[in-house]
Amino acid sequence: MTSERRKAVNVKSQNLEAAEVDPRQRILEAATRIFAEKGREGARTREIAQAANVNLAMLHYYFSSKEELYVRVLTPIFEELFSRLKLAAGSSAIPTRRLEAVVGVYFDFLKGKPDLPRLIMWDLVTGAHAMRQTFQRVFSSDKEGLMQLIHGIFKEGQKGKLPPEDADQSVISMVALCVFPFIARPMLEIINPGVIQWLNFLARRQDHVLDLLLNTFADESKP
Amino acid sequence: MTSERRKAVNVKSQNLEAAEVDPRQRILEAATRIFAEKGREGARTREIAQAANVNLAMLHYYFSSKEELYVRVLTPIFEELFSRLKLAAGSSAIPTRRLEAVVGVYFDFLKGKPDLPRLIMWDLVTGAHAMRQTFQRVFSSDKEGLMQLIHGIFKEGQKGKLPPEDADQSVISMVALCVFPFIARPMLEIINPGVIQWLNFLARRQDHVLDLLLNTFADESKP
DNA sequence: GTCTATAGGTGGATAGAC
DNA sequence: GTCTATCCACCTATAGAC
Repeated sequence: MTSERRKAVNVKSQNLEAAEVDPRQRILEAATRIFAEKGREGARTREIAQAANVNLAMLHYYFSSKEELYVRVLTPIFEELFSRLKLAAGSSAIPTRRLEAVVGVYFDFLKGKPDLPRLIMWDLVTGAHAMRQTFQRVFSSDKEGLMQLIHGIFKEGQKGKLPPEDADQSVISMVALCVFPFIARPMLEIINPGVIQWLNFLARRQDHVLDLLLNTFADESKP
Repeated sequence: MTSERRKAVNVKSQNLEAAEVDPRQRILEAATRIFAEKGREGARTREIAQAANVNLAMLHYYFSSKEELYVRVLTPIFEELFSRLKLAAGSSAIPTRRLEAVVGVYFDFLKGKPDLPRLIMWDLVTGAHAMRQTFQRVFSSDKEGLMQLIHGIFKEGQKGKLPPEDADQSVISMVALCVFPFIARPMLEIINPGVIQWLNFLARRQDHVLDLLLNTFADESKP
């Protein structure tokens, strides 16, 4: 095949199904799935290549190393999560609504990207490098930090009911309550068979989390 | 060295420091540490052997495979945790006190065994096999299951304030709130520098978790 | 029981033709 | 850009002397 004929084929292939988009993208998608399943070390570059319908040499043509591939998978996901959280936490609504929005972002985002919870957990268990990196970038380019915004929701919502120090702890509790069901799903399926209807369970869970957190809000801050 | 002389040495060595207890024990301790740090796949048998002050062949003399070693590290820890939880949850005290006791077991146990949180997470991320196995053993040998006991704390404590279905969700929230800070410690150190004084932070955290959960209890159930 | 040496296999990465 | 074939490091597990 000449170089010119190949170019023509590549242009046409932009419009085909997922298995035929450009190799770089296919590799990223396969890697996301397999890194989520098996972690950075457990994932095999050969398996990723096969799932992406390229050979091992092609994978290394697009990504110099397994490590680079891993970073290119993780960082954009975290960046999008952080950016959505910031939008939800930074609105001008009352604290109750802002908390609803933030909890909603967590649940929707984790629901919509089935690989993300496991990617988060793998990153956590191997030192949280991707999170740290993304967070530092977000912080340095942005003085009105995400953390301050979320913190502010609780400080304002709990004013008069709980001392300001409790806002720190509440932020952690919120993250714990939102993220835990996703990362601990196998454990939940052991201790609670009802979890089997997953989306159903998540809807009830989201309500429960919100109720639990709003319990700590002062009555004045409630609509 | 004759067989008899060696026996004498071994008996004496029972009273020496950790580096000189019997090799089997040394291997288990080193494996616990290294499995916690690097996971089942990331851990290297050579490194475990070296940390236990034995060579690779000795490790395989005592444990037929890396997999067996992993199971022998994990299951006793989970069994002890479950047994302590059962003691705390199965007392005849009022629900508030039982909840205090259960939360206390989680925090004390996770504090006292620094490797446990990471072992839990590694087990979770690789399918929760050790948890599943231990849980099934606990359940089959024991009709008054641990889960029913913990569930009962919330059902009884929240009676008249929340519908019984909420007890399911509350159990999950409790586990999330207790376990999350330990497994997400690297993340917490990113978003909250105050976590650096770890034990200090945990004490405040334990109070906060208890307060948050007791918020859902009916007034009648409080002392 | 304890050691050295090595088998046997698989991993990430690359060379080099096309 | 894409492929096949291969390098070489390193892993678990074992053979076999002592």
